[in-house]
Amino acid sequence: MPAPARQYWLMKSEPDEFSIDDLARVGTEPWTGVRNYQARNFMWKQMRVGDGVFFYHSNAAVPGIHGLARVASTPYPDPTQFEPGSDYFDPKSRREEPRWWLVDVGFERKLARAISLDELRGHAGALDDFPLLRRGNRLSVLPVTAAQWKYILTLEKKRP
DNA sequence: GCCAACGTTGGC
DNA sequence: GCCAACGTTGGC
Repeated sequence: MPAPARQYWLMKSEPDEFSIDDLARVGTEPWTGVRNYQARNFMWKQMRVGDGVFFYHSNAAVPGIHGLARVASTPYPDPTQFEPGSDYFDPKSRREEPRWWLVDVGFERKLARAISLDELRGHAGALDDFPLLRRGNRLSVLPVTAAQWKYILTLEKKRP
């Protein structure tokens, strides 16, 4: 059986909470706290070890893609859902049937320069259907096509 | 199953 | 801090 094609994702994080520099420091981080079913399903049902990840800063001075990461584990239950003191505690989740799943995310590199949301919007033609650019999109985990991945990486080497 | 109220996200 | 978008909750 041929190896499945590499997949690509965009994952948002608030840099005040956890930035690309934090990921660079720790190397690998469990992606705790996702409490949206669609985002969970991407991690639980579709991600594979080695998939590429755009690390996106939201609620930031410069919202945009700041680095590259990769999916570094198979899915497993988010431990914070069972911790009563945690912001992410979910009293309705049971250990026999966890509701929230996550993957580990591993640092790859920072981009030579951040590619801002504003700049991405300037390429709306080439980035047709890029979910990040869709109005009102609040998903914190988004699929990226191979073509979009490649295109966005070429922007890194250009002038903004 | 409908839908109003409510909470959260995230750009600005 | 504001507010549009939109997911979730819960009464009926």
